[in-house]
Amino acid sequence: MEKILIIVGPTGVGKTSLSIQLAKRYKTEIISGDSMQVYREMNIGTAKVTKEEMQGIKHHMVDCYSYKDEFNVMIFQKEARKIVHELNVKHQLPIVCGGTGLYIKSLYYDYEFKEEAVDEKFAQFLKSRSDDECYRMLEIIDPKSCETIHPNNRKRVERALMRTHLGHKKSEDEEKQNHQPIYDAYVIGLSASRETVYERINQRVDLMMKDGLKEEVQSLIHEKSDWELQSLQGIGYKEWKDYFENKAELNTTIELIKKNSRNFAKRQYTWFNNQMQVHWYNIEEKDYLSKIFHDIDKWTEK
RNA sequence: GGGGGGAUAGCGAAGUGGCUAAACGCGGCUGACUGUAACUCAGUUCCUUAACGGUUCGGCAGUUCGAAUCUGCCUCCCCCCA
Repeated sequence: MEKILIIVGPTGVGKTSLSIQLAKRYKTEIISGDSMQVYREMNIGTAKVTKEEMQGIKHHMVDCYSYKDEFNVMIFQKEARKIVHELNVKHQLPIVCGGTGLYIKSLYYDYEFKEEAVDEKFAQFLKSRSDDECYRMLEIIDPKSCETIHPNNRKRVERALMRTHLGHKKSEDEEKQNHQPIYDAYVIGLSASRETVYERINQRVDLMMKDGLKEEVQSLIHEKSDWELQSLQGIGYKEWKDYFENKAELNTTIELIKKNSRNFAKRQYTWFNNQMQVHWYNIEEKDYLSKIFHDIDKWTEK
């Protein structure tokens, strides 16, 4: 099995800085596992690594798409796996670093996505139906998938319906998979007390404001419909809509960004704690770095 | 000094005799997650329990079979007039 080193954790605990230290130490490259840093035009709000921070370390899956482009897990999985393979061929340890749980799991586990064409007509049809109607359809078409999808979760219900419509039923696809990692991976989770994480998040948002977050968001919006872009649904961006439409105060907007970031950090913990096997290291402990180095060395030797 | 209004769970706010441990919102906590995932969705939130139970609606004393809801006094806050 090919090796990969994975770094996960909630926003703002210092994944980026650790990844660069490790990349230097192991003379290798970094693959970002982040759904927002792929967008070229979005820097401040995504807390993207700067050129200086990179210290010459090559970063993949960063700045590779325009914020107007479509991007999704399947694209991520395909491109990231290709890079993982290339690095392994060169005997370099790929370092995947990021906070997008699904992306990282889909890379690491045997998730299989199928090429599919969009069916606008069917999508429109689904939109015209009520939540109830959609769920009842799913109960008939793919009852098994209902076990993991709540009736109120309209987006997931629609997607499951679309999958059967396109000929690959969600439940059947997943039954064919082993739900096992396909790499020999060591997963590092960076953690800190809730209090510390929240404090760091709050400070980071203040810093983003100083760095010109408001101006960055403004530069992305050219017409009203731009607010609908997937990239603009990121935290630090979507919250500005009301502000620019004179429906919210600046301070309220900033507080909302902080709150959404905190809530997101919690969701990340939930994902990494329950979806993946993670070795956690608390950044509040003095020797956490040497512990990490030690554990990785032990793992690479075997 | 005179007149009026108000005090409800972490916060905001309903409730004005029994169906109320108390609607709803916010915040918090926990969780789900296979193509929008920084998305979307769910549960929980006085204390305690496996269940039961216990203590509440500013404080004290009453009325009543029964009070967050009625009465009296007290404390604090807000508004208006002087």
